[in-house]
Amino acid sequence: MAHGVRGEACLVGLPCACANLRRAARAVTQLYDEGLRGSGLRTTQFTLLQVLAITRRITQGRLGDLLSLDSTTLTRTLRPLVGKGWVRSAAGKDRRERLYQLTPAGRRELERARPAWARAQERLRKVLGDTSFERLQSALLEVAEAARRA
Amino acid sequence: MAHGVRGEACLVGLPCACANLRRAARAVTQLYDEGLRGSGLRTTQFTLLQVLAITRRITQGRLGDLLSLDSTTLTRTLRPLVGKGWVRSAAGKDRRERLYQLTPAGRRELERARPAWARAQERLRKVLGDTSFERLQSALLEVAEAARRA
DNA sequence: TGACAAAACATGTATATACATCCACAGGAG
DNA sequence: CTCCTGTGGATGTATATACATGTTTTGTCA
Repeated sequence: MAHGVRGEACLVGLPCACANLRRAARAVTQLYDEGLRGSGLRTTQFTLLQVLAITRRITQGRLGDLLSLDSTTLTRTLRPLVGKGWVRSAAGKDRRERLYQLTPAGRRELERARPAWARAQERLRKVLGDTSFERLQSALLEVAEAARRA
Repeated sequence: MAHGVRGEACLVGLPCACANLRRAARAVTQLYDEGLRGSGLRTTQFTLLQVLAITRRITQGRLGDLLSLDSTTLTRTLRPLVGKGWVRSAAGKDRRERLYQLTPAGRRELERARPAWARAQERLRKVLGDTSFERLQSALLEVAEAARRA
């Protein structure tokens, strides 16, 4: 197994907050991706469906804003979801804009994958403990806001 | 400017910890990359040099472990650094292993870029406040460890 | 109204990253 | 020593992501 990076080696705190953040994101992404494997969705796709389920109808630019994701990146990450019929895209009244919303099929797909996602999240929460988990969630929101203010 | 994702829109907490982590990582990476721009290094490269400066001499696999990075990814991310003469790679006594270490030129390059990195980190720390910043650092270490235990 | 600056997205390109698979070497069982 | 298994890394391939630039549309100002 070249993969999984599940070595027993103890981690060390790195001096760079960005490096620590990216490392944690890689480690956690692998956990969730492993959980979602078999659901046919990868974490990024699940996230998009989940956010679209919340926002109902949203422009590409605003969606990028919500996710701190370059809006042009969404052009390509949303394309396969549209292709699968999970997301509908339409031109806005402002015809430069592109509006996205979840289709019923997309909602079903999201619900189908949700248990696997919930199990992965539960695994992480169990290991961290409820308190740390909740603190992490708010700390991550705080730092995402801080980074764009900085 | 399509870029920078610096919209004024307020962020919202997402239900998925992985999504929150990845969003924070994108936002913070942009902050550091912007700071490092002009230094000729991107955050990932800076991180590699910084870690190699700490570890002195390390196998590819162990380096991947430290960074929760698939070791085969390092084959390609380290290649340009070797090409520039900043990192030396050599076969280990166990001839399957590849050992990496910083060269003097690599150390100079690291030192040249360090002020820009420090300014970016200082910007983030200022906005977050010292306490939040330190808590974030340890929370990130904790979660990276948790994810690989989970 | 007509020209122009700015906004929203599409496209080209480069990097970051993971996983499947392959090859070379190491270490143990016989 | 020879075979087998397992480990470390290289390569092929696919996705995630950002930025530069191009294109279309909007809104404004003369």
